[in-house]
Amino acid sequence: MAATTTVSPRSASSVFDSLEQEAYLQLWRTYDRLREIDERLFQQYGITAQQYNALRILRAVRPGSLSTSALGARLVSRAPDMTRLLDRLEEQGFVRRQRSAENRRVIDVTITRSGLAVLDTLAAGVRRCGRDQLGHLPRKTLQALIAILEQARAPHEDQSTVDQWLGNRQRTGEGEA
Amino acid sequence: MAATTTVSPRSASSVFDSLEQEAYLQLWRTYDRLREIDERLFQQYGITAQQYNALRILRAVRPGSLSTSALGARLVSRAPDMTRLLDRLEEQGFVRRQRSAENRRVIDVTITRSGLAVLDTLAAGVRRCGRDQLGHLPRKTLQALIAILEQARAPHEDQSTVDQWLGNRQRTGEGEA
DNA sequence: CGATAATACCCGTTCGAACGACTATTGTTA
DNA sequence: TAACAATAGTCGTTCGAACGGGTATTATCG
Repeated sequence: MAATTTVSPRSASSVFDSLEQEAYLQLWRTYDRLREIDERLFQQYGITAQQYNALRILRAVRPGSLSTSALGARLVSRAPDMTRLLDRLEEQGFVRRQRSAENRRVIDVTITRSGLAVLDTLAAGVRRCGRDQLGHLPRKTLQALIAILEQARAPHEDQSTVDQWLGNRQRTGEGEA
Repeated sequence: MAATTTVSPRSASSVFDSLEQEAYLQLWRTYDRLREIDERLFQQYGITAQQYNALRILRAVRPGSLSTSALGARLVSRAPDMTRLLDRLEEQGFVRRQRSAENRRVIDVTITRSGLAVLDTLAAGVRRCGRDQLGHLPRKTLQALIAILEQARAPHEDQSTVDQWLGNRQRTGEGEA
């Protein structure tokens, strides 16, 4: 069967309604394929990619903490269920939650020693995942991809948080002024 | 607050472990943002994006049918639960299932008149979604994005099905020879 | 100061994703 | 042809995503 089907250099516009739709479906497909790879890694340690990212963000603000909602706003993808995501991380002992002193509505979340340890354990695997996923692309191509993706989602980012999720750069103080 | 934070042209490598990881996270983030848009549309009609795609694929082979697994293989993203995905579509009357005559293990899935109707109803919305999602990018950029994405996932596609999911081009016969 | 609104989080619930065990049917082989 | 393997799909179950309503706390405004 492999030989009979003429490959046809994709006569474009036959399958997709529009170029926009094709790009979106390609994006979806590609994400799905790459996701499979790192989920396999995280699964071995009982966490999800989203949870891993939460830990990564908490490590970046260490030894400070983030409120539940501030953490949620920095996650890669939407998470309408921060409470239970944190429940699971807390059960595993990777984070600690405690009610804020100044504003008792707020819950401050901190990464624990054990959370840092699991990040360390995962570090090598994560690097290897990156290579498995996209290591075959030259740097120029990766940079081009990143640039286009930023363009693509720019209009869909809430301007107030546009740089938030990339913005877990060390803020040494983090006093909420 | 918008004025105080110096935008900083992204000093690279500060936040991400590697360029590969950055590209992947950008991909994830972008997918998540775009997905939000068309899910809002599909939700109004009680279906998911995955279900919509199944219907689209079934329309393409109409009036023929596909086996459950053949349909699953053509979907945009993995679906380890074809049975129940089809359960839901069947409940809504969008597809019909019937056991194949030649091979009684196989279930043939066909789109119904009602399934075609819902695709027609959605057509305008889907086009609008495409524009909302990526209409702000010039064609050249979209094409570049598509090309890079194909490159990106090429090593992760099962070669036997690499063109499958794009391959719902009319196969007039579809006799299983 | 008291009423009202806004904020931050929690939780009940429903649905889909994912995994794996299971059944029925067909193919293979001695 | 009988035993065994491979295939196609179903189903139980667990977990996460998503939505919406509920509660506690703080802010606002007369």
